[in-house]
Amino acid sequence: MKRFTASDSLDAFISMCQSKDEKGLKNNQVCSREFQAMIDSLEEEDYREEASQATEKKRRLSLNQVKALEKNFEVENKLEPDRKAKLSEELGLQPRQIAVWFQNRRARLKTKELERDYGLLKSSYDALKLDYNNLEQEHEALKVQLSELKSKLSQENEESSQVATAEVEEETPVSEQSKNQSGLCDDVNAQLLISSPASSTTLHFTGSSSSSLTSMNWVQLSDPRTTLSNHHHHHHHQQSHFVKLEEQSLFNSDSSCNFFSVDQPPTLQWYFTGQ
DNA sequence: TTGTGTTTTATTGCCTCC
DNA sequence: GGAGGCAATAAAACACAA
Repeated sequence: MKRFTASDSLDAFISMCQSKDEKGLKNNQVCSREFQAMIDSLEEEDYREEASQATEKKRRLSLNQVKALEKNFEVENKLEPDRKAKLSEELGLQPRQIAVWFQNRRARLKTKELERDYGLLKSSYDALKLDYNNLEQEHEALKVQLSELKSKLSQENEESSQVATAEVEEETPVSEQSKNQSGLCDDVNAQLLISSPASSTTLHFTGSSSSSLTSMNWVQLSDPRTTLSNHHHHHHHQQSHFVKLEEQSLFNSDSSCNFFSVDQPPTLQWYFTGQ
């Protein structure tokens, strides 16, 4: 640990001799005379107390001294002993003062850099937050749009089922056309590909409304990227996700037939299950 | 002039390196 | 163990509004 000795106090005293207007070695000589006079007077008890009070005073460095120190700091912000001694001599300051000045200057630089980094991080954070808020708004708008479409679809379904019921009541027994249509639906073993523009996920549908099948059908959800990469490594393993769909809700004769009907738009009931 | 906030100089205590 | 660096802090010097 560094302790300050009597010589350090003298150093401090010497540096005190410099006022703001004093400069360089010339001033140092003036100080030396003053210092000698003060030393002489220190022998007197009255001055001793005054001197001890005086040593507590701080003096700011002159503008020229600060300029020279700044210039040196720009070159290298660490101080080797040689440079310290040289600066001390040139500026008429104690080596300890030079060291302290560099130390404090490094601390100021660090604070400044921290403030700058904080500013950069903050602006980056603000930009990111703005981006997030915009996305959130977009998300909300899409949700509203989706619920509107859902309600529109369910309304249309309701209307079409009412029409179908009316037709059935009108034409009993079942007409040839409807028989054929029903048969077609029974035989369907179609594969449907529905691609979402937003995501590259493809939905493969392999369905059958045949009564010989079990009560479940499967909807295969696969991501082409996943599939592609898996083809390389695990050719035999299907990495797609299978979603079980209850036949009752999806592939009763009405809805599955509507799905493939040219006249009517698909109900997409399966799409909204679980929402 | 004075109260108050900021800047600068200096000290202290701890840590690391040689 | 001494030298030097750093963080935290004290205290003087300075700036400035009221």
